[in-house]
Amino acid sequence: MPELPEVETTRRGVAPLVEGLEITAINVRAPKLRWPFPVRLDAALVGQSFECVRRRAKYLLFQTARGTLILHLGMSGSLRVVPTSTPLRPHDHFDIEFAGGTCLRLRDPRRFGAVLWTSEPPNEHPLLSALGPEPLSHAFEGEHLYRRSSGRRAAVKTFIMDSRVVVGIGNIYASESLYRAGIHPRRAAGRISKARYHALAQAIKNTLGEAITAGGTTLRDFVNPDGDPGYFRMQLSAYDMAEQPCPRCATPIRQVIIGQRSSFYCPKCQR
DNA sequence: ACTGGCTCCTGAGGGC
DNA sequence: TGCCCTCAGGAGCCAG
Repeated sequence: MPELPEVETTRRGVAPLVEGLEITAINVRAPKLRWPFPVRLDAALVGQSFECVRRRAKYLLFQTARGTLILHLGMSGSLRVVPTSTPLRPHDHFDIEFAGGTCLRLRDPRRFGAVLWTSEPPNEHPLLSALGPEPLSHAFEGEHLYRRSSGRRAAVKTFIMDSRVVVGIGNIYASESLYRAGIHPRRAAGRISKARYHALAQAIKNTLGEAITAGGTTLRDFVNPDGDPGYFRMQLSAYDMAEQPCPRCATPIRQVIIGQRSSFYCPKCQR
């Protein structure tokens, strides 16, 4: 399940292997992922090359001179750069072939991912235009969370997973960050002090930052034709630890559903 | 302006 | 062993 650190790791792994190469062909093997593939994608891309690969939230942005390919990994998507002759595996839905004999191959068993095209600046795309700040940027700190939370009665966990508030915090890192900050995931967002939001923002930055660092070791897998990107599993304290002892106080971690999502917290450490 | 619920899809895991 | 059922999850979308 690609969270922001996995998407960033993917970007870092893929970018140096595709930037500057001439695109020679596009292969689409599924009618749609989350949405239909763009029509005439080959006309837009063939003969072009990717000038750079950037990331906004969990969207990967492959920029050409004509426009930008927007790619989302959904929850089961993964990208590899392999020789074009590499046999297809199930759910290999999409290839971009390059001169030189390699291709960028998207696999996505659950097809929650997306491939889109825009000739406008990508930040003006409807899916990107209303997004909140990047969690690892200076624009994101406790003050921002505190301001945005004013009057909101939704659970703080739901609040920090809202991409209009801050992007890239999925279910795992939401639980984990709230655990680190000692905040109960069900607490109403509007009833948390500024000081505690500062702690939460720092916890989010630390958690995501550490995960990206941990992911660095998987970068080489992007050139291994047989390997999977193998999404790294950093040390988690709360997520998926139901009934396990809290690392801080040994109270059993509790699992509850918040906003249709499994959530994990320590009933003693988190208030 | 918010909030909560629904939806897409398939693999994994539990129960029998 | 094998089948069936349930659940998980990112995030857009819609209704209240």
